[in-house]
Amino acid sequence: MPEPVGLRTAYAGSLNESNIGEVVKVCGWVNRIREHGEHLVFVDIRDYTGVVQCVIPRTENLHPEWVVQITGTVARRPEGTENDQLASGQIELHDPTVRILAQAEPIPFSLDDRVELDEATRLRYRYVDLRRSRMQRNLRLRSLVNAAIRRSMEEQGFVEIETPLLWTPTPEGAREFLVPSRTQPQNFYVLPQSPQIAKQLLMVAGFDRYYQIARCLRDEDLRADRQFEFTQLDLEASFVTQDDIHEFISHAIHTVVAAVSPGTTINIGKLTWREAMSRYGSDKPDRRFGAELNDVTGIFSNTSVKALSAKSVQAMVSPIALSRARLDELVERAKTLGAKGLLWLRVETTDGGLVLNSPVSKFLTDTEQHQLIDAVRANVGDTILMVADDWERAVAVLGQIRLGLGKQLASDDILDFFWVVDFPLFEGLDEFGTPISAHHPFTMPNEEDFALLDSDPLSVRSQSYDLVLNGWELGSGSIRIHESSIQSKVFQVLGIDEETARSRFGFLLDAFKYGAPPHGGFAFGIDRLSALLAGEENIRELIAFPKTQSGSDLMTGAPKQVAIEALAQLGLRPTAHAKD
RNA sequence: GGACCCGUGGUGCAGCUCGGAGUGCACGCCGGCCUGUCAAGCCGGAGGUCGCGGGUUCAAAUCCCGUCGGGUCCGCCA
Repeated sequence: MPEPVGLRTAYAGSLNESNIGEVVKVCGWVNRIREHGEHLVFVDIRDYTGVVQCVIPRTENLHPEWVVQITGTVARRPEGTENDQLASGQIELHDPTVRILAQAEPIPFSLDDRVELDEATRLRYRYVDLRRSRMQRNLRLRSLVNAAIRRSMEEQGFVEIETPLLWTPTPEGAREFLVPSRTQPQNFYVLPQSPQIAKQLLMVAGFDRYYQIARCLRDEDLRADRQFEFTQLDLEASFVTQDDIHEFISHAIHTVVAAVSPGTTINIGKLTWREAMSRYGSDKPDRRFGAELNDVTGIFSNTSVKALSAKSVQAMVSPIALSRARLDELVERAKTLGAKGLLWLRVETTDGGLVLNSPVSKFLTDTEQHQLIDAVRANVGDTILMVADDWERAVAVLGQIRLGLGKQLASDDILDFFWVVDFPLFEGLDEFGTPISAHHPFTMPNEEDFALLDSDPLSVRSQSYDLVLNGWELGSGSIRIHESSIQSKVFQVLGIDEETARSRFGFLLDAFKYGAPPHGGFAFGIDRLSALLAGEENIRELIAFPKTQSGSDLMTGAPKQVAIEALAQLGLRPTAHAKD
């Protein structure tokens, strides 16, 4: 804690037996008042470091949350009245002089962390909510994360460079926030969804190792782990391989973890995308619990069960016991996720060994049943869940089911970081049969797969990679294309003709003509990383002034209508669409 | 665009199935008592358009429809 200056000579939480006898000035908020009559009143003064108890021998006119300066003598508490729960619990302030710095109305809710509050109320009075120790802890932890990241980047020779918030529209990817130009009516800037292109230009400029703790803005629907604006560690480096990028990030992650949870050891593993999908049905699997998927397609290649006649059959053992009602819910959930259904089979025992009890079991041969039990290593009492579809859908749906069932088993004490590598370059076809970029169109294909760009583009792997922590995608990156011949080829596969490419990314393509080094980079979300390190399930708990799911700021009332004149100045006018 | 959950004094909840006077619990607030508490204790008091609108009914917090706000998720997030 910093050296006390100004109106204070000590912080409340810093005082202990070593200060006995000193006259100190503490400043803060009245946390709690315990009145025992005219001659004995306890007042707890709170600052961000903690609380200290003051003994006030006469009734001062004080109320909770008033802001005060207390001048008093640090004294040992009478024997038997110490409070071991408090850092300052062995001492108290005597003979205080109370100076009221600000009065306060009763606050709208308790600051006690034990009370779960409605989030809308918290957000409306966010400045009060932020006084709670949970929020103080979270935002201060986030500050430590930022500091550790900067330290790591500087140690590794990265240079911090700011890039514009007023950027140019790039029609691919996330929806962008538009900013109308006053000086050039009818024209727009956008707020960047990431500094992607800017940082590549910095590589052309020879900065070699760039980083930025960058705000990114995306006008997409909000979730527990998504806000309109979020913060990333954004970095890019030249003359490096994928492994080098992983090392840079690994250094940063280790520095952060050492800063916020000293003593915790972490190991950043690696999975291929195909392995992640086939074992967990997700490209950001939560590996803190088992229940892996099993490919049982072969067992049912000659099945008479129509629901199992599919390109792929995936099976898993439920990690928890399931009631019949719960199974019915799961079947519905599988359907909403796009599967035709979900088969469940209970493993039971008879004289002859293990049997399956299920609506479909009588249509399964003994061989199929036993092979299935063996394949998923099921025991008596287990429930086997199966989805049959094409491979992508089967693993994805069962992966979602797996996550829903296993999440409650995942321990908060584990930090399971790992890389997912070898993503496909394209993630499918659009309605015209043209491949869609999985990452962005500047992602370098895996050199071994160049030949497949024409013949089988969907199986081309890319040099892109994600970093995953406890089932959350922390971030992603790639080695970029820096040769125009490869870039042209990828644009061609993506169906982006030369004219379109020029109009969208002309300045980048131009820049690359003037000597572009091989380069690649990464970005990870600091909101998400901090949330997971804080044990929070929601990034709003790590953001001082977040928006609601519908994009409102309940404290300020934003977004708001503006005067017609303000619109006119921007060359805009309201349409019938606008609300009153 | 869609699914589900929530909305009751300042706060957190119960009441809602099975309609019968806004009834209850805890915290906070105001007043009184109280010389060792620390979520102090005891006594008393104030405080409510049951989110809003409509419908059913003799009667609606409760049942029905709509709507608004908050949350979780699907779509979306190169």
